[in-house]
This record gives sequence, structure tokens and C-alpha cells, in this order.
Amino acid sequence: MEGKANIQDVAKRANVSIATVSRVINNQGGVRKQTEERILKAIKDLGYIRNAAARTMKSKDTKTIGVIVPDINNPFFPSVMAGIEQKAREKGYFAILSSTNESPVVEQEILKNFIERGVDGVIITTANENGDHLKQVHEQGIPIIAVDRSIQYYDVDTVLVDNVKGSYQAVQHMILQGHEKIAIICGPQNTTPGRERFIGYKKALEDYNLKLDERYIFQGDFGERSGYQGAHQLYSLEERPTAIFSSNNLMTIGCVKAMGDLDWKLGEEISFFGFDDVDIATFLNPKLSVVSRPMHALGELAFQLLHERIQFKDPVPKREYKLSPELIIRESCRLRYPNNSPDGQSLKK
Amino acid sequence: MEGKANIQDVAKRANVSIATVSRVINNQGGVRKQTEERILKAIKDLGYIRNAAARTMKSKDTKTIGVIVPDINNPFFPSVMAGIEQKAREKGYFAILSSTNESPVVEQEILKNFIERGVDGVIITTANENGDHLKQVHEQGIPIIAVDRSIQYYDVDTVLVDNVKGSYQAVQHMILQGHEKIAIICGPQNTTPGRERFIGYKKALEDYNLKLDERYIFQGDFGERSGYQGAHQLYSLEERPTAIFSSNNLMTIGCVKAMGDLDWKLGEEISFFGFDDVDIATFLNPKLSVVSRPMHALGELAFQLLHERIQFKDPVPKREYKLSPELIIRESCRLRYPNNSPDGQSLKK
DNA sequence: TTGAAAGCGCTAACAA
DNA sequence: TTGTTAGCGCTTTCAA
Repeated sequence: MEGKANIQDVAKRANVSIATVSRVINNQGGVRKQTEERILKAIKDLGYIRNAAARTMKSKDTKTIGVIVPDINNPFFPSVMAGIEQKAREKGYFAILSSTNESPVVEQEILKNFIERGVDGVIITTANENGDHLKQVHEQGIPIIAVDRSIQYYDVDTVLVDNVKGSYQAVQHMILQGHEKIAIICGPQNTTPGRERFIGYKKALEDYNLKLDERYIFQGDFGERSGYQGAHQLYSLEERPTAIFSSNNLMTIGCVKAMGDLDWKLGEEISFFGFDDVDIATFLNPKLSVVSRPMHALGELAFQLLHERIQFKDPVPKREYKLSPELIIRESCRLRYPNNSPDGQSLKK
Repeated sequence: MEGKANIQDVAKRANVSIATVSRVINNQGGVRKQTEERILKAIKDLGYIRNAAARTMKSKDTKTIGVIVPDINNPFFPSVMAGIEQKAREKGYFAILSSTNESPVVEQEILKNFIERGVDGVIITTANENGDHLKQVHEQGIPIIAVDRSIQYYDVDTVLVDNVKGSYQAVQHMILQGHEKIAIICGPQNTTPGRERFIGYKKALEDYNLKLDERYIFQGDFGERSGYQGAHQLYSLEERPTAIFSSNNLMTIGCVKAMGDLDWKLGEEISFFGFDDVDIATFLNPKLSVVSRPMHALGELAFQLLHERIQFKDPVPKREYKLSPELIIRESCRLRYPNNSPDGQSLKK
């Protein structure tokens, strides 16, 4: 049947009022079995599909949540999104996904669009942690969950990975392997993960009485290219580091690429630890040691929190979750002084 | 200001009628400058954001397109999506993205949801090429563009990669390198790429008078695991192939992993060519030769076609585009008989 | 240049 | 168990 039938058409064809049709559509009961069947048949015959816009105008909620990520090409985000989507579908919600390309302007637009569409909630990894632009969302009474990056200027439920812990442990591992000249390729310091991973790095050095050396700190932007540049810069140092910690997946890839180009022997001349597991990790020789994040779980938890907020509008205080990352020790971080100091004992605090 | 202002509130505050406010919101002109400014101020003061649902009810179009992919974790799709999104944003459209996990049932649901929401068009890589489930969309007069996988039972604009050509050239390359026992790890034969890449493989063998050998054909499902299994199976053969062609990125990864585990020396004992470029390609030694697809362009073109369909509703006949893949010859396919037949001359047709 | 008013398709309160 | 009806917030004639 030609589409575009509306509730009127169905009512007419089934010889009932639109109210009755509405009852059937929404499974509200209170309709005689016989009538219901007639209506169901009419719906099928007409190929009727209810108009969400009209429905939303009355009932307010849309059963839709908006999801915003900064970079859809970073495999981390599709994984998180998959987690969100799965849980959302289970609860009868529908997720609409958007990527900002790290542009706060685009993020603004998307957010506005989300409000226009009346999403019931928003899950966001923001391109602008300042958070001013989220105020409008908040004012509309739309709950927000921050994932992976927190929001500064007001309280939002937040789901993070314990970045400090992850990078601390990674750097600690390097130290215990005897490394002292440990470089870091940082992420942007205006992002939670960028900042926190740097903090973990500094803390580990401090705890083991290694002093921070500016030369070994490279400011990257979480992009592959900056990882590549970072490795180059560190290689050009007169006194090269013996180990490098990379703050995320893409920079790890760039970094390892550079090492190949520079013929900087991974595992021999330069040890390595990366935040985020990557496809290439197990294909390299030596295999990359990494800090791995529970991406799917991150997404699931985010939706769960959002769902609670949507259902119980009461102003529960802000909640913050930190999921633990997992250290995956493979082969790229080798003992620094195989003869002198087999396990770095002398360095223990 | 507390949100949820509507056009009424704005009108009241600006001392005009809602019609005038509407004119300003939609930039229709015909409003005195002074009045417009008053209205703009009211909008700002009230934090007014127009209600898309109400708007849609009148004006029909939503400036929204729906995008469906089968597997958001396959990096191919995020790239395509990025292409779509970019073009869409340029034209003032908003893309809502969904992943089906290769489930036709989920795809159905999503499609229905898209119709309910009144999307202006759909771009889809279907999990069910049969296409019956798309009829309802078609009947609503919503244009559809198929990407990467075609639709069988009725005419839809389609954007594909020239799979036959790509795999033909890859296999041809292997043949010219002197290989005769060339295995293929196939994709599902009920998908366009799966079928077509197999066809290219067969055609190349035929053209060079090599006969098809059942033992060298492994049926995979485009997932990493099946690539892994494929390599294992081929390795277990009494008479092993000397070269393998893998039909997509994920299976390539699985395949190479297996080779590592089996200590099947890539490039020496076994040559390799894969469809789709992958991150790991240039990190392996030897580097992987691959057929690369123009993913971003695929997405851009898809949106462009869709946009045309949305604007000019006239029934233009179905169009089908095939973008050419690119052969990236790196190192994983080596000469088979370095002494006897240096460049495969004797095999030329 | 502005305003009044008729719906768009639906839900839900109230009536029967 | 079913029907009548009043909006939801907006766009868009038509009139002024």
C-alpha cells in the first residue's frame, strides 16, 4: 500500500475512532480483542507508521538520546558508541550519533540540534571541557553524561577511565625495568585524559625520585602526526631517552612509525609503553606493552547513568565513576641494564 | 533564562505575533529591521530554541538523513560516515548514525524508527541485500542510497567500489609474480563485496589459465576470527598455497595473526595481498600489499546522490557508481620462482 | 510590514 | 469498551 497513512486513515478503515487506534498503537489495553485485530489489520494494510513528530508534541519524551564524540575515526569512540547503543536498544532507546571533529563550533551546532529534536538525554565527550556551551542543554532540563573527558563549570555525571593510575603504572613499570630517562608524548593539556596521564607520569617519576626533564616532555595533540613528530624530536636529542610513554592510540601509531623510519630499534635502543591498546600492538616485534581501557563498559555505564537520570528527575548529586584500565605487559619495555641492575631494585622507593 | 520558551513567549516578549517571530526564525524577510532586532533579543533573552517536532509537522522535511552501517567497529565505516557527515553538514543536513551489528532484525527496527522520525533520506550498507525490508521506506517516498552493498529487489542508487577490478588486479599481481597456488579467504557470498571480490579472483585465475582449486577457497565472514581460521586451514593443507588473497581488512588482520602463530613466514613461505588497507600494513615486515578503497569519497558521493534525490523528486532512473580502488604494492607478495621465472613471463596469457 | 487563524498527527482527559 | 475533543508548537495562507 502507498505509505503516508495517518491515524485517521487507520481509524476510518477499521471503523473506530482515532482514540482507539492510539490505544492499540501504544499497547494501553482496554480495547476489545476483536477491535484490536481489526485495527492491527488496518495498520498493516495501510502500511501505517506513526509520526514521531506528532507524538513528541504531546508526550514530550522522544526515547532518543544524543551521543557526541570528537573523532569518529579514532577507534576508541566507535567502541564506546557500540556499548552505548547496545544498552540503549535494550531499554527501548535510540541513539543518534554525531562527531565534532574536535570542533567546539560544530559541537555547539549539534547540541542545538539535539535540543530542537528534544532528545531525552546527551552523552558527550566534549571538544571543549570548559562546558559553557552545555549550559543551554542543562537549562532545558536535559540530563548530560560526560564520558572520557570531564566538564568544568558545572556538575555532570562523569564516566572516566582512571588515567592517572594507568599512566602511573605504565611509567612505574618502566622505572622498575631500570629506565631513568623516560619521555612522554602528552595529549592536549586542556583535556582530561591529556592532563591526567601526564599527572600519572609525573607522580611515578616523583615517587621514584626521578626528576622531571623538560626535554623529555613532548606536547602532542592525540593525533597520529604529533606522535610521529614527538618521536622525531626525542630522537634528535643529544641525550636520548631510553623509554617513551605515549598518551594515546593514534600517537602510539605515529610514534612507532617514526621509530621505523629512524631505525630507532624498538625494545633495544628505545623501550615503549602506550596508553590504549592498538591493532598493531601484537604485530610488532617486540609486541607493544599498553594500558588498555574498557571501552565497551564505558559506553554501557554511561547509558545506564543517563537512563537513571532520565527516569528519576530528582536532583541526585553529581556522580563520578572511574573505571580501571588494565596493564597489558608485552615486550616493548625491556630491562635497561640487564647486567647491572636486573630488576631495578636499587631504584625502589 | 530558564529554557523551554516557545514561540508564543517570544512573541509576547517582543510584542509581536507569532507569525512575525516565525518569519524571523526562518529568515524569510519582510520584517522591519527594528522589529527583527526586538525579536532577536527576545529569543536570546529567553534562550528560545525552536521545537523541531512542531516544525516537522507543518513543513514536512526534517533536514535529517539516516545512515545505517552494519559494523561500527570496522574502521571502514567510520571513514565512510565521516565523508557523509561532512557533506551533509555543508548542505545544512544532519546525519543520524546507527549500527546494526549485521542483524537484519535490528536493521528493520532502525529503519522503522527512521521513518517515524521522518528522515528525508537514507544511506545504508544493508545487512540484508535482499532488500524487502526497504520497501516500506521506498513507499513512504523516502529516497535511499546503497553504499558498498547493493540491494536486490528493486532499484536504488548505488555507490560501490569496483571490487571485481580490485581483486582481479591483486590476484593478477600475484600471478605475475609467479604464483599458481593462490588461495582466497572469501567474504560472505550474500554480500556484494564478498561476491564480487571472489569473482575478480576467479576471473584472474581463468584469464591466466590457472584452474580453480576448491582447497584454496575458504569461506570467511569478514570477521577477524574467520581470517584467523582461514589461514590455519590453508596451512594445514598437504599442498599449501604459496599466496593468499584476503577479502577484507578484518580477515587480513586475523590471517596475519595466524601466520605469526603458525610461524608461517610472510613474504617468504607465503605471499599475501589483502583487500582494504589496514593500520598494521606498514608495520609488518614485509609490509602488506593491499587494495585500498576511497572511503571518504564513497561517503561524500553517497550524500551527494541522496541530496539530489531529495531535492528533485522526479523519478530519475537508478544510478550506479563504481569507484576505483587503488593497488598499493608493498612487500608481502614476493616472486615465486626467483630463478626459474623471474617475472612470470611464461604465464602471460 | 504585520496579524489572525487553520491545521499538521498525535495523546489523553473526559464523556458516554 | 469506545468516542469526542482540546491542545502540543509551529508554518503558512489570507487579510489588513
